[in-house]
Amino acid sequence: MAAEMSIAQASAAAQTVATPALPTTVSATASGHHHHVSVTAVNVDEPPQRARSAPHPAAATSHIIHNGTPDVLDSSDAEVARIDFHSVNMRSKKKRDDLPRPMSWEGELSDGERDVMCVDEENSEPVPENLSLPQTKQTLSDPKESPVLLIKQPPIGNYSLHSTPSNSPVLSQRHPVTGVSIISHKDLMHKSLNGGGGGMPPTPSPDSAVHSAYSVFSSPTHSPLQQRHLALTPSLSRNNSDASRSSCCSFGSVSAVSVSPTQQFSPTHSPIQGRHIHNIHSSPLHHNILYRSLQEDPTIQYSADQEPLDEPLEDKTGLLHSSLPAQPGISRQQLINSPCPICGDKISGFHYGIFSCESCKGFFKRTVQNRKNYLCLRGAQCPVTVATRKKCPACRFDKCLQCGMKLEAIREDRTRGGRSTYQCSYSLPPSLAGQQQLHGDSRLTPDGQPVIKMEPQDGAAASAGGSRRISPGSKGVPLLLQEIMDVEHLWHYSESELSKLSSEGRLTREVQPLLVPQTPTRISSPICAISPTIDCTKLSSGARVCRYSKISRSTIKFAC
DNA sequence: ATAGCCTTGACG
DNA sequence: CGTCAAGGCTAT
Ligand SMILES: [Zn+2]
Ligand SMILES: [Zn+2]
Repeated sequence: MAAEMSIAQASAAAQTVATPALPTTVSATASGHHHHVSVTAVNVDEPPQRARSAPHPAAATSHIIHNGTPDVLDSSDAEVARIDFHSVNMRSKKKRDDLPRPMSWEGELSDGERDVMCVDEENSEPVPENLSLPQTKQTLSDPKESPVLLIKQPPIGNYSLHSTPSNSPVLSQRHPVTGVSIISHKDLMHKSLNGGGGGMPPTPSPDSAVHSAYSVFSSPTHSPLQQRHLALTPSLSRNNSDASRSSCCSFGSVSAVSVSPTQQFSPTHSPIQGRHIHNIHSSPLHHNILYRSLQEDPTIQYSADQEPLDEPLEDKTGLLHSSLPAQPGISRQQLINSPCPICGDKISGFHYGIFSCESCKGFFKRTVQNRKNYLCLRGAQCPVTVATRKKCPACRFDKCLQCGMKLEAIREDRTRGGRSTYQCSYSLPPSLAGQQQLHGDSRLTPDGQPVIKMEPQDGAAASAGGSRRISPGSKGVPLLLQEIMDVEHLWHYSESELSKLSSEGRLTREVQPLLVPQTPTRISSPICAISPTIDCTKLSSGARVCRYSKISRSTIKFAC
């Protein structure tokens, strides 16, 4: 099986991953164009004092898996306002250099009940010919458990693993020429193979597969990029509305995210900002602000007065949603008392941009830090509840993003404490927008101030969890992103399969160019459809792909 | 891998 | 010193 994923499988995978044809949902984001947005207060000229942590590279994702989740809980749909934080952080890890600490937690895998397949991505050619779905995987006829495909990349921030101690992990990982990260971590590899995804899961029919992005072993042929591969999955979801409903946050049409990609961060240049430096320019938008506003600032629209109520919010479906702290009339306390928008568990606080439970916080962190890339092989509509959240990490992660967790909130350097600096803004759902009467945009900063113009979303934002629910083809979807989306699923095909598709005219015009072997060239500008905060590569075709996107031969992989 | 609990550390 | 969010640790 391994050798060739059956077409059926491939197809199935493709569906989960990206179904171009499907109309639905999913979608997209990023764009090629970036608009700068002006942001409210954040400046990055200098990092304000604390070095704000740089967002994790993996943050660039363009993950688009979508889950649908029907029944069960989630529901939050609707009208939730979204908080958007943009990262502006460039925290360089400074202090950590001295202490290389082993990542203990990377530990092995566990096995678990979920069957997962592990694919070693790097092997060279990335997923060359046969996709790499691991052998075990088999048909999905009746996937009962969670079908997940995990692609794992080297974790970030693993100082101990690298050669260059002093450099930031990120930098050290880059390929000298391409700028692509190249380090292979044996450890990780093993893990991913063995445990990590359970490479071969003890259980035979894994509905899920794990992809390891690492490459350790193998492949000599090509430089392994390590990226996080986020799968773009268009979901088969039913209809948009449905889809949106299932996800906690439905901001579908709204352009929620914002972004300000600022150029400031050049990937190349490492900003070493001490955390101790105080720079006032940048005003750190910290969550505190948000809180403040919610809790203390009476002027804010969120009614602080209601706090005393402590009543959880419930939406129509009977579920509560807490992804947005800012609904009118909603107090922070109420939000906290609401169920985790992702799984329904108890909210433990504000994590990575939203109020979520401890487990989802940890899950999101692990996923991003360890660069795991999960792919749902079952339609990306798995329900995510307290009871089922372990079943399909792909759908869970997708939900995290949908609900507003920000990849940028994950610190690349893993520095602890302090305050995060990613920019954040509120984005109220359309339905609430009117009420809030804020800007046409309906976006607010954490302080409740209207966000200053953000244009169409930028990839980063979008992919970062923002609004990824634009339908493919919709106007708001940036071309590049769209291209990526269109192509992403192709990495599941072998070259021969691709050529067949191509000959059959099944590939869109946009996609084809990307299938041509190209040598990515690194561009210094961090402007990327996926994330403005990271390095990008410019394809000979002119398309830009973040360094987490990988194009190899005729396959394209996203490894964000 | 998960998730609960602990430690950090900027802010106030 | 308290708060809070981000990372670390570790028993399952
Ligand atoms: Zn949760
Ligand atoms: Zn799933």
